[in-house]
Amino acid sequence: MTSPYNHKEIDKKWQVYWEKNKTFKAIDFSDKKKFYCLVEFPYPSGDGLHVGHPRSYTALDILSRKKRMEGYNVLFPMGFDSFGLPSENYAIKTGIHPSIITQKNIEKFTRQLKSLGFSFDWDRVFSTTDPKYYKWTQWIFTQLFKKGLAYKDKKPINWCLSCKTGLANEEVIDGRCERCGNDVEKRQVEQWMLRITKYADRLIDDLDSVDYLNKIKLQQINWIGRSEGAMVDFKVSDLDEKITVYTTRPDTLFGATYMVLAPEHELIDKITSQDYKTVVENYRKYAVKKSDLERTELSTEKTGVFTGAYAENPVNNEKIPIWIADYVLSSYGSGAIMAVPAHDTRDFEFATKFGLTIRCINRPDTELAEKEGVSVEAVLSGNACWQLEGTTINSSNDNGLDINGMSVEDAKKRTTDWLEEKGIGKYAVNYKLRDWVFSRQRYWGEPIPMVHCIDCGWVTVPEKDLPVLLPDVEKYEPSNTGESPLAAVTDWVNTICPKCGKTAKRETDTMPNWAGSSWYFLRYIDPTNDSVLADRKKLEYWMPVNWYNGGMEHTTLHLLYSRFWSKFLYDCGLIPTSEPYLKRTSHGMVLGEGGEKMSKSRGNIINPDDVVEKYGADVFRLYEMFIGPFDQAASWDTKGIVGIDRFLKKVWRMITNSDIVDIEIDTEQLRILHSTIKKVSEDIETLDLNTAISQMMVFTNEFSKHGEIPKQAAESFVKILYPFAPHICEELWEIIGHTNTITFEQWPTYDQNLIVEEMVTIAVQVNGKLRGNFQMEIDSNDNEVKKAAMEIENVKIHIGNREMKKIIIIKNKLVNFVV
RNA sequence: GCCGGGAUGGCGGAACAGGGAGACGCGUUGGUCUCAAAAACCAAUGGCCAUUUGGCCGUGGGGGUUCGAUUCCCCCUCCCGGCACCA
Repeated sequence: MTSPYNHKEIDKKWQVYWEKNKTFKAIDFSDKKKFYCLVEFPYPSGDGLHVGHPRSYTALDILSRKKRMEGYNVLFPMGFDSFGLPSENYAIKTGIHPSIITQKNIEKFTRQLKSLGFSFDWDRVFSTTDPKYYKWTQWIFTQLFKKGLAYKDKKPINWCLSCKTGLANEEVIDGRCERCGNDVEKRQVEQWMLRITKYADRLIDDLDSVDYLNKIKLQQINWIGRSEGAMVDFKVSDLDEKITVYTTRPDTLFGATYMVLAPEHELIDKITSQDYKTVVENYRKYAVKKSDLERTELSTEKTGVFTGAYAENPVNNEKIPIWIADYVLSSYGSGAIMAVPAHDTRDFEFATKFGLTIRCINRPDTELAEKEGVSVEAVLSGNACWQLEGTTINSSNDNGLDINGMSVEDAKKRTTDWLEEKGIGKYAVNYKLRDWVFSRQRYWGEPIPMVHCIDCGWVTVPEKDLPVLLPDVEKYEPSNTGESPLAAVTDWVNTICPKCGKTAKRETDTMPNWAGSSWYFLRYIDPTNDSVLADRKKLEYWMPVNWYNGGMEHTTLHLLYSRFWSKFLYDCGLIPTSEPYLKRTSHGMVLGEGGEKMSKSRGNIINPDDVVEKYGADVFRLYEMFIGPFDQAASWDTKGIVGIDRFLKKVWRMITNSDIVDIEIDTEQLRILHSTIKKVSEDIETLDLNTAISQMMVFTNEFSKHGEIPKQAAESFVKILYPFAPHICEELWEIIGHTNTITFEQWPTYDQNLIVEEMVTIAVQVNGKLRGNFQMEIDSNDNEVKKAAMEIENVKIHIGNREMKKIIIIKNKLVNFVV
């Protein structure tokens, strides 16, 4: 009898062993095949590690450990994404410098991560707040600027009227400031923008070359939102102005009975007639308070006002009224639309409310309309809206355009051609994706390395002067003018122009949190390099990332931004691959007990430290993997952990209390051993880790019964459990009599022939209902199976003397008599 | 609202490619061991009826395709993630 499983001692022992021996060091240029395994690095919040973090880390740690056993040179790094709002807000509250808080939090995270035994190569760790790292974040920005991909533009920010500061979206609750409860409105501010839209097509097309979960690809594609249509110019009546609209339905131009401009549209002041100035102005004040989300909410009633101005429909010169309404967004297309109420539900709703003309120009396809439950008559008379396929009607002019009778597709094409011939419009591709607002009027971010000189304009800080260090400030709040706190540090702001040497001013905006995380995976490859962002040869060895896992909540923005930066750096010849990640998966969130999000206010936070203290790192890891399907949300269940705790104790007893004997294994045990190796091997590759664990439970239930265990089975089992529960397995490996770590032992293989059973149970149905079953040798022929099935008493009863219509036989599985 | 995902026993979940629904774990009940308890082990465990051998119902709700649907199609409800300054 050996001593019971003491997790505290064992965890400590092996964590010290791994650290001392640098067991998980990734070797640059090793002859082994490389495998770059990446998890999203955490934001080191003051709350410490959340139980959600280890879900991702454990899963890819399991993968990493398996890959090492399969002979790969694995790079599995960790770092910290440490710029961001919470540290800054904490600093505002307490006056403690964010770098001090950040340092403390990183130490806590590091201790917690180490206590879970992840096989990270800790020699490569860094934080985005390290000046040696953000030097290169800034440098990348200067390259973007030089290539014309960074520019300044006026963009709205949330502005709290009473705090006189800019606010993040999440600090605006129901249109009010989170801190003081007063009104928030939009305010236009000059900001740095990155031209991500230039890469829109490549960001869609290159998805074909990578292995992402399909839902992730779909999110990316839908976010970019590519559409084809036309830009069309409408002349403003009695003024020398034109309004350009983007439409995906140029075929419906004859049905355009009014226009709508976004309340922010630049032409509004010019075109609004005297009588309408006041209403328009009031409406603009009202709209500025709403978020885009509220504005496009279909369920809320449409609002808007008439400007008093008219435009001319270019296809029939009809005078149509120009309105402004907040359901049109300034950020999409040209910020103005032609409204076709008969064929767009939003326009239909608006026109109905304000009594505007509705003219049907597309007769619905009869069959389709019936299926959709829409009356063709109603559409034709302007009492219903039709957006689908149909035949164009009422659509010709005496200027060479006649699209009557055409399908939607043909009519689009013909109209676009006509517009181009006449020079009043052109074919256009449009994206929902907008350029990236890259400025923050905040303190705790990378300073944007730009200098403004009256003579030279915007000039980049030269490489030799990077990084532009974040200076100390007295107050962390944004200034009352809306500038960042850096604006108050006058001796920092005042500098000389790097180009002409005259006095100049530094940019005081900082970068968003997304900046540092857009290229961190490149830096792990060469984390201390001071002369380039990472050595080209090393990048060639390690890139691309073989497998990247992170939260579902990051699959649009972060993923898109980092793909964009990769493509840019690739175009600059700095990195060898234009797609950074070969494979991307996402894990679901870990919710509190009862399925609610874990939060301080709900008081349902589970601290990983407590679990590790009570049960040990291996139980914690295993439980997180057993909790449910990896890609779906799962709720924590304190009771569920005991099952895993029992399982590991059982494994411990199975190995330490049984006689480990060098004997032949019987067929049934061989079958279980080999199907376990197979299932675990395959499930790790698909991250179905919950089912891998249940199969190992099946194994343990069988092999712990006998008091002795064949050595071959014991060793294989310890090896396949090792990636999941590395501490206990290292210890058991030692107890079995080995002196080396399991880390580089060979991953067990299985023999399919040993898994197949000789006898199979065949189900018998009559008319699809189960009526019995019987045992039969595998691969028996259909006639024998049929005969045996008919012998069953209960089957005979249900067939009775009814006529046999059909017999369906699924090999080794089922017989169905249809009578 | 738009985009993406999800719903299976008392609970977490499993089910390869349309073929026996409920693997594995928790919980519950009964038993073994013990002075007792804990631990461990054994057995039972979707619901209702018949209490044997069996029958009916059952994968969020409603329809459909099929010999056969948790799985495919249409409609609906609810829940979760994202919506561009949270990370």
